[in-house]
Amino acid sequence: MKMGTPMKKNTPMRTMNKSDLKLIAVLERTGGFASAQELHQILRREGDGIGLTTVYRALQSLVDDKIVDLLRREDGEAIYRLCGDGHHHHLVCKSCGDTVEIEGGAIEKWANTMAEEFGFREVGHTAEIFGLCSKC
Amino acid sequence: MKMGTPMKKNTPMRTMNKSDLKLIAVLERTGGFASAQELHQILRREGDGIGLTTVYRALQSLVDDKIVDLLRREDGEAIYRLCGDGHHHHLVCKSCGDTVEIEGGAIEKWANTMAEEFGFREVGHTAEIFGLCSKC
DNA sequence: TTGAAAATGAAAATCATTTTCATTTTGTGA
DNA sequence: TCACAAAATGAAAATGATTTTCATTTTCAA
Repeated sequence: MKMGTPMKKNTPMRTMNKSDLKLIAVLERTGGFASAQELHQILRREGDGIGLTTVYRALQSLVDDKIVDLLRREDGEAIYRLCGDGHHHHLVCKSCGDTVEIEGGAIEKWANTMAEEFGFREVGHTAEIFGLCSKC
Repeated sequence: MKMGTPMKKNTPMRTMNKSDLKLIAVLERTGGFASAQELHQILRREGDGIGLTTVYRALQSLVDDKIVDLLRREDGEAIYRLCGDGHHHHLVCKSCGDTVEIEGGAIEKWANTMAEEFGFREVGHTAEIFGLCSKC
């Protein structure tokens, strides 16, 4: 979600706390998208007494630090997923929620071209495709 | 959330009522995206005593009838626009909020290609670019 | 050890959206 | 024109995710 910018190592990244790590662990284990409420339930079910507020806060900072992606279900609920290293996009099934990570080379070019044309700097972009997967 | 999937062209289209027409009129006039709340305010400001509930209901059926598109702001709020304005995308300034409508031919192709590759049907997509405009 | 800053969570507050339900409007057949 | 059922309407309550508040606990460096 960042592009024309050279990769910077100097960004002072907030230290991760226990809650952040717990959330990352769950996201790693489940591997897909999950809402804050779902993540909270999972942790609770596993005996962790973490509060919903803390889950929201942890997710927020993980998103800020670009460690997790945030997108939206069709009903507007926020769903989170661990970012891979590279910049990518998603193909999401409207029905079962199945997700495929895809490359978006064409998009990167498009975004850069358009941004340049209109004099925009420090541009990022979002692009998701949604539809019905072959199983649904 | 509903899903029956009426993929038929013979679906008799519900007759439009006054509220539907009012909403369409406002959307035509304003020409961009607007949330239900905003649309309601606009109508109110113009002296129309229409209720919020009715606005939501009208928008819902217009979306069902594919007369308006529904997408989501970054905060998850639903925003609506008339279909067939020609599908386009936006270049939004992070700082001042200025927006430019842009063409997205490349995106359409990309979305279709990817969808096909993974066997997705009935696909739609979202794509927005954001950055700092020349003034900011 | 100690005080300040960071983290935490319960409960209340927000806010968009949906549901309920009683009332009004509209359309149609007699 | 009348009567009546179906559709539309909107106020108010309900929902549900997310955020805020605020008092308490933890962490940690000096």
